Amino acid sequence: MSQQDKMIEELFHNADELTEKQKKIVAAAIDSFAEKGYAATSTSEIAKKAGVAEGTIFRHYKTKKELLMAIVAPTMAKLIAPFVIKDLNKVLNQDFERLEDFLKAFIENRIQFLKSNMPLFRIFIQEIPFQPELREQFKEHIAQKVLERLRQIVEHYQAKGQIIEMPPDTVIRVAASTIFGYIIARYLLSPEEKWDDNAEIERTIQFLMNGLSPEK
Amino acid sequence: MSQQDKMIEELFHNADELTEKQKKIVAAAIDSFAEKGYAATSTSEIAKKAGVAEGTIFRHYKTKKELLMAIVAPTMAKLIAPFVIKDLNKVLNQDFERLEDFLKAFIENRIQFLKSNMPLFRIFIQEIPFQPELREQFKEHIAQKVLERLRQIVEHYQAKGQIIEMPPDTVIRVAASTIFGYIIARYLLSPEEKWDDNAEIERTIQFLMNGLSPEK
DNA sequence: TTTTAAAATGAGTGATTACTCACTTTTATT
DNA sequence: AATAAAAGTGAGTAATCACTCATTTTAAAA
Repeated sequence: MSQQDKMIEELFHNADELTEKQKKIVAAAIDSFAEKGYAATSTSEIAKKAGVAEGTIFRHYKTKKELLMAIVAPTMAKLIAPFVIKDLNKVLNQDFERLEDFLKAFIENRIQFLKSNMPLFRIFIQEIPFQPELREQFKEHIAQKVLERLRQIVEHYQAKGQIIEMPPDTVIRVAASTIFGYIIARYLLSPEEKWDDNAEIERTIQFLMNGLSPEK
Repeated sequence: MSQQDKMIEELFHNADELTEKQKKIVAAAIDSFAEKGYAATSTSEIAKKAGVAEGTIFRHYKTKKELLMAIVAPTMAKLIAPFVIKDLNKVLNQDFERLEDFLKAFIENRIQFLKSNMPLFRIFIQEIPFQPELREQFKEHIAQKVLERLRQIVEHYQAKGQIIEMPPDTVIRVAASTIFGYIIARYLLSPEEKWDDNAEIERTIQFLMNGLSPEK
């Protein structure tokens, strides 16, 4: 079983309940959706790649869209998982006195996750403009829970004088842009280029720290 | 008339050679492609929306993909137009002594352009992962000409001590992330939200300046 | 007014689409 | 071993797809 297959299995926590053929269908769908897009991928193509009959797909997923949702929804949940832990502020107080330490730990953790789930991340950002249901789920979870958490974190470090006085939403926006900008450039735009990842992450954090630290 | 304006007018010029029906086809296609995506839009739908027969589309565009390219290619050219002007460094020396002034003028100019062409920008970023021909064109023009220009600009301001010593490509990446991050958040993710655009652009530039300025 | 070429049409093409269903095979329960 | 339920199958379906082409309409030159 490949690393990717393991990852996929881990991601779908109810993977035990999936049959062998179902796992193959999911893997094939992820592959094709990421490569050609959801709309341009046919169910016959997925069936062929998975080595199953086309009818088998519709035994487990009523529609093609239901298959998409079954794939993307758990990924979204995992992506935002670190924000949903209960006592985030306690963790912050104990382990991350300095903003830089928090940023470093956080960025490296999330990059590691996305690196292992790049096809799923790709599908997610590609399909979110076209799937109202997906957008609904995203807004409900991200906008309400994650943004709220992030605001707390920003205000936490602002109170400690480590982040410039600026509306928390703006701080979140520029920080998120910088981080996702790195991930997208590194793994989607120019994955074939030579990257000194450690140095590049270091510089990205340096830029973020400079940009966010109060002026002297 | 500036060199830039000339460039833009030149790109608009062939619009006169389009038939009335052809213009309606292009408008309908932009509308549908932006809303549902290229693959999920049928030619019959475009014809219906444009009020023409389906055959009329194929009289002017051999294939559906050719219609897409005819729409997106000029947009790409217009987007990068400011970078292609010949004596950019002269302009810089004369008008933009300070990086902040350059950033402000540049960002506001490009935001204005994208604001007026949001559906086209949307189609562009949505389809570039799936259209090798589009990606080819993009890389050929952006990677070679625009990146080269941007490196010159970065090095120009680094030599003047206004940008931190850092690989130019990294500077370009974090700056582009910040700027596109604002545009995407403002016009694609949350266009319905209340935005104090002037203040938000001001803060974005402030963050950029802080992040890029040499440490003291 | 006549001529001519480009523009526009829409019924028709074979291929492909998402999905169904009667049926067979596998697995679990007794 | 018998039975039932679940999993898997693949030929078949109507609808839709991108695209063609013989024909008609439009418009400008001669």
